[in-house]
Parts: sequence; C-alpha cells; structure tokens
Amino acid sequence: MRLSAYFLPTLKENPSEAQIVSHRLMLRAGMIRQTGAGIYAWLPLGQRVLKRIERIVREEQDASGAQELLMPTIQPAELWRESGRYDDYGKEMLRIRDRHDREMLYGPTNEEMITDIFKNSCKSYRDLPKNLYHIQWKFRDEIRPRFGVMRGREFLMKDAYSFDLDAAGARRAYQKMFLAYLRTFARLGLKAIPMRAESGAIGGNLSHEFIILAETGESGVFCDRTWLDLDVMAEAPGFDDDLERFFARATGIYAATDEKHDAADCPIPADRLVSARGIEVGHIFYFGTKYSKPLGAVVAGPDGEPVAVEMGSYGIGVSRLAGAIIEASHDEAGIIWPDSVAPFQVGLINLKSGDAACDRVAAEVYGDLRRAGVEVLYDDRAERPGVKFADMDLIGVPWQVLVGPRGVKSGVVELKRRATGERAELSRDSALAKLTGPA
RNA sequence: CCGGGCAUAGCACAGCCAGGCAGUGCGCCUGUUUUGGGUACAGGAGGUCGCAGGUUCGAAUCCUGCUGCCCGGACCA
Repeated sequence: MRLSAYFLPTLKENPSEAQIVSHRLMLRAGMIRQTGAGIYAWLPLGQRVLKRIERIVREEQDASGAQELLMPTIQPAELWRESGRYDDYGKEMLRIRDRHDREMLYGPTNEEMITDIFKNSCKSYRDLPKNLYHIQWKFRDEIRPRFGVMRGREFLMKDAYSFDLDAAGARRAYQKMFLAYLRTFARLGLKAIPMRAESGAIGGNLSHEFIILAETGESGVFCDRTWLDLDVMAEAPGFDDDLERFFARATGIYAATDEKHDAADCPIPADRLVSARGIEVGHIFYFGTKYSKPLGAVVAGPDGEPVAVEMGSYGIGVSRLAGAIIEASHDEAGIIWPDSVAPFQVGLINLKSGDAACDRVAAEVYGDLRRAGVEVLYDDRAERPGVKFADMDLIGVPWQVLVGPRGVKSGVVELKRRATGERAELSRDSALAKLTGPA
C-alpha cells in the first residue's frame, strides 16, 4: 500500500477526550474515530488489526474443534423471556421495536439464541458433543463507557457455546477452551493469566477470566508471583491429549479477581502474593443446564431417556484486545505491534521522495517485498524524513526499511526494528531475505 | 445513575469575568527553501462560537431550557 493513497489520518496532538494511552494512540494512529459514547468507527489501519486478531482467534477455535457460524445482532425479546433474562438484564440491554411494534433487542450475548438453534436440530446424544462459535458485534448499554475500545458499548466478541451429554464431557469442553485461550493469547503476544472469577449474569459455578496485567486495568486482581515469570505454554498439551493434568497445574497456581479473592483466606503467603490491576480479555463459564432446561434443549440419551444438555460459554473480547495489546506494548513514540497482529509487516520509508535514484530503489524494494507476499506500507509522500519516521513509529509497524540518498549511493538499505530501535545497514538482498525468511 | 467539568476552524486552545470586526499554535492549500527524527519564510483557504429561546441598539460573552462529550464513583461478561 502506498501511503500517499492510503486513508491514514494521523494526529500530532492528543485529542482531549482520550485519557489512557491505548485510546490516545488508536486515535492518533488513525485506527479509530469516535462516533458516540462508547461507539467507534474502525478506519483502515484499525480494521486491519481487528482482522489480524480475529484470524488468530478463529484459527485456535477451529483447532480446538469448535465450528464457526454467524448469528444476527438483533434478537427477538421472546427468546429472552423464555430464559428469564429479559428482565434480569436490566437497562444494559438495548431494547428496540420494529415497525410491527414487536419487541427486539440488540444482542449483548447469545446463549438463548444458540440454545434455540441447537435444540431444533440436535435430538440425540449422538449429536454431541458440539462447540459452536461466532465472531460478531454486540451491544451493552454501559452506564459509563470509557477507555476507548476497551470499554465500549458496541464491541466485537468471539463467543463459543459448548453442548455435552454430561458434566464430564462439559468439563473436557471447558478445558479445551481453556487451552485454546492460552494458545490464542500467547500468539497475540500477550501474557494472559487465567483467574478464578465470578460468573455474573451468565450464571454457573466454574469460571475463569483471562487477565492481562496493566496499570490501566479496570479490575483489581491477585496472583502468585510465580505467574510473572511462568511460560505456561511451555508444557502445553495438544487438544487431543489428556488435558486434566495441564488444567490442574495451570489452575493450581493461585490467581483470582478481587471478587473471588479473600485476604483472610488466601492460600499463599503474603510475600508471594502480587496485587495488581488487570484487563479482562477472555472469560469462560461452565453453567450446566441453566439454559438448556428452561429453553428445552433436551436430547435422547443412550437409554432413550431425555437429558438436558450440559453447556458452557466462552468469550473473547476481540475489539477490546486491540486496545489491550497497545496497553501492553507501546513506548513514547507510539504503538509497538507484535508481529502477529501488526497491520503491516514492513514500513518502507523513502527518505527523499522526488529524488530519481531514491524513488527507483524504493519502488523496486516495494515490488520485491510485495511479490514475496509481505504486507508493506510504502511511505512515498513528499514529506520530510522526520515526519515519516514519526508516523511510522506511531503506527507501530514492526520492521522499517529506510531508503535514502546515502544508502542508495553505497547500495544498501537500512533495516530498523521498531520494538528495540535496533538498526542495521544491509544489502537489498539480505534485507529482503531477512524480511521474507523464517521468523 | 450520583457528583464534577467541558462544548469557539481538522486538532489543541485563548477570547467570556467587564457585551462592540472571530483569534493563536499545529495541521491543510500555493510558492520558495530545506532534505536522515514532526525544517524555515511568504501568501492563502477554512467558523451556524453545540442547539433553542430570552435580555439588549448590539450576544461567543449575560439569563433560561435542552443536547452531546469527558472525568471520579457506583455498576459491569
């Protein structure tokens, strides 16, 4: 992509409405624009990041055996009356009426709808187990949205729903998602700690929140110091292996949200306890027959007797993750994207646009990278080098390739790693090899 | 929802107290200059001063009502 033609409205100054760093940087880097309290438009750069995050989430869901579908954003109120949540959800649910005066709602979650879809087609224990998910926009009418996309009213969420014949099966489904979540967050370049959590309005009695530690986190959390240096994925099993041991070990190291933490009854000594703030990026629940019973999701068991299916639900805040990753990875100059979610892999800077030799070399490097399948943002604007450096640092592209008069003369380009600031002068071929070779 | 604050050009803000030509910096456009970390100079474009009403010869400025947004809290997968 040539930057001269790209819609990338970066800002030099901080918009006054943005207080926390991820919100400021997302606005300044031209990723998002606010259209109302807690409601954002995603501009091309932000959309690219969202798609990258979504893809990793999708790949890990698929790898775990879950199947993707897509449910609507608008739901009939009737479904929610059956579960009793139409009243329970309160003002956080956005309620609307269609032209026939039918009561509808903009879905805050999809337990009722998926259970309804499931029950209409799955009648036998032979149809189990199933895990169905989608990645869809949700709306929760938060009293007080804040922190940009991290606490928006409209947000993109992956939600999965598991159906099993018995509690043992549901436990395995829960553990598979537990593993899928750890794999997902690791790939996103995040250290997410699974913490015992309240199950809230979803209901149920087994629940973990996946938390990233960050000063700007919304909730207080507590964990064993061991977590700070632990690479929990080092000994992670495959999805088809026995997950019980891994699950026991990962959940055996103390970690709890403040609702679940009791200082008077804490299993670890004070000098090992870390008190911090965290951003919730995922939440998983086992809730048994809470929805299957009222909604009639019943299958015939092996003995022919009806059995209400055992369910769980599993959420990942996809749009929130864009903000959370920035909270965890930025510096004074701007965003530092992990390679896995970067909107472009390489930012190519022509330091002297208009100079025939620089234009030629930059265009050739651009072509070479594109042919090699690298997503590259080529800054071909007639701007000062300083402006280009500042913009490229701000938007956080992991690698920068600098083409300037000096290097062109001696036949080299400069390669800069955004995260470390490390630079090296290389021949064009070795730079290309480095950027297209194995990571 | 409670409490506090803000609303003037794309962005950040001054002007309001004490009514009298709509301003500054950045950004944007044109030209010159400069060319390895947001360059310099000159010229230019850009405004329903959030909306509605009131007071006044005259309102960005004073008064009333409304709306939107932000912050703290409570709430919240």
